[in-house]
Amino acid sequence: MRAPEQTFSYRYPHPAVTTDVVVFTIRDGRLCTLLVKRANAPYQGSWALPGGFLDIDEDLDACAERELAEETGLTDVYLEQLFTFGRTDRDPRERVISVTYYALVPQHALSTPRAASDAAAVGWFAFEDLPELAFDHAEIIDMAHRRLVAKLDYSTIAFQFMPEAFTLSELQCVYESLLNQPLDKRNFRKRILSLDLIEETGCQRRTGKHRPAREYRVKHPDRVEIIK
Amino acid sequence: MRAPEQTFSYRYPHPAVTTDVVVFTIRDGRLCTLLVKRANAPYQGSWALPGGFLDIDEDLDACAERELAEETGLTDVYLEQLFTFGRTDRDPRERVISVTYYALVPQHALSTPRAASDAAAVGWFAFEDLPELAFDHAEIIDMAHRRLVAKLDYSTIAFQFMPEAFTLSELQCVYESLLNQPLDKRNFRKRILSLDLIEETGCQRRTGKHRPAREYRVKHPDRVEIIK
DNA sequence: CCAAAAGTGTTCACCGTACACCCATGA
DNA sequence: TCATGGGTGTACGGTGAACACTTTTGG
Repeated sequence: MRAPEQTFSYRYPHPAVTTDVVVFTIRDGRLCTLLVKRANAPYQGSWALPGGFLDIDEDLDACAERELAEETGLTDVYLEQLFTFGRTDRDPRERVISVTYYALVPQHALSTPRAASDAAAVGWFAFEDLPELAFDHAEIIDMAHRRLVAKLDYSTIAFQFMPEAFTLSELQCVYESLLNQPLDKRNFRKRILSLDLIEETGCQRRTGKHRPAREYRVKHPDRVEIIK
Repeated sequence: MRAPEQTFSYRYPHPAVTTDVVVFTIRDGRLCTLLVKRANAPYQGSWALPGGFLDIDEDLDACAERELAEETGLTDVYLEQLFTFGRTDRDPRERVISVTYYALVPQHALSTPRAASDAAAVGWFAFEDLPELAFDHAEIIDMAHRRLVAKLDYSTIAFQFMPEAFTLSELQCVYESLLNQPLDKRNFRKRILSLDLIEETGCQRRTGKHRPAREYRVKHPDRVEIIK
């Protein structure tokens, strides 16, 4: 622990730097975002993105991962830098530059995230029904959403939402949630299979009183992001 | 001016924040980047991206614009945030987070950029033949280039390289420089005109001993970036 | 045998690509 | 008249979109 009276001096004023993370998942066919309830001022009691101040000897990505783990318990997520927000008045305490990230986690990766450290509570919120948010976090989520939808077109980012084994119907449901429109089943399957990225596991999924679905897995989990 | 002995103290260490800008243009059918020769340590005498420290009450975009104007004389350029680089060892002086931008300027916008402030010299360098660069600036330029080429596919960003009036051959030359491959003239013209973004000025361009070319202009300069 | 979701092919329109010749000008 | 870059149309193949019925299971 650092002695509370210690200070750090500079010849020129330095802004504070934080990372904030927009975590997306799909729950029950709805795009959801992970928010934490702020335990401290400012915006005490408001919902906000998980995130916090950069340690002076810590890489930006590491900071995002650490804050996410500390505040929500999430680890090993797909993480990508989004944008850096720096409006001079975005934090009432001091000048704060926020390097933002978005993360994608598989369905049901963490049904009940745990609150910790600066967070009084943690919860998933449907993207279509977000509460009032602290700081400029609504703007950040909006940009993350637009980036996510844009990347659906020219990347295979949607696979990041899938657990290890999944059915084509589940994958289609993810696409439909993100695009907010129904897709044709035959065309969807043809397109996905033509990517040659997934293979049958050989298992079947029995859910309900109907025909079981084939299970698929990603062929090369390390190379999922490559395909344009 | 700030009194030289004044200091600014914080309870936690704060990183410094800079902006750096990758300026692209097309000169003689070659993609070029604007670099400044560093007048001060570290990397004194090395070529580097124009950029510098963020003022504490200055927006990030404004900082990029200011540094660009101060060090190179360039103003009113197309500017877009690229990525934020923050490796802990990227600057030997102190921890520095660099919010990077890329800028596109029309051909011949500034034949002879002027050096000023921290820059001992300024010059255009062919992208294919860059000198050794300070800090992690080679990595930044590389990312800017990849972003630029990627955006050619799904945006009309290339128009940012054009002066107010231009010919289709000039525009094609820009695309060919960026893609580093020749394009079919008829297909190119068909594609560009079908965007319905440009119109004939009515003037002609006479260069050399051959048929004059029609001049075009962008119909709605404010809306160029919209088309997907 | 009924309800519910899984699974499967073909047709058509459009778009990107390939490709070769005439035109206008200055020297 | 010749050299130089400007300007033009068509044919083909591949890809994305529309579209309906059969299969398998549990109850």
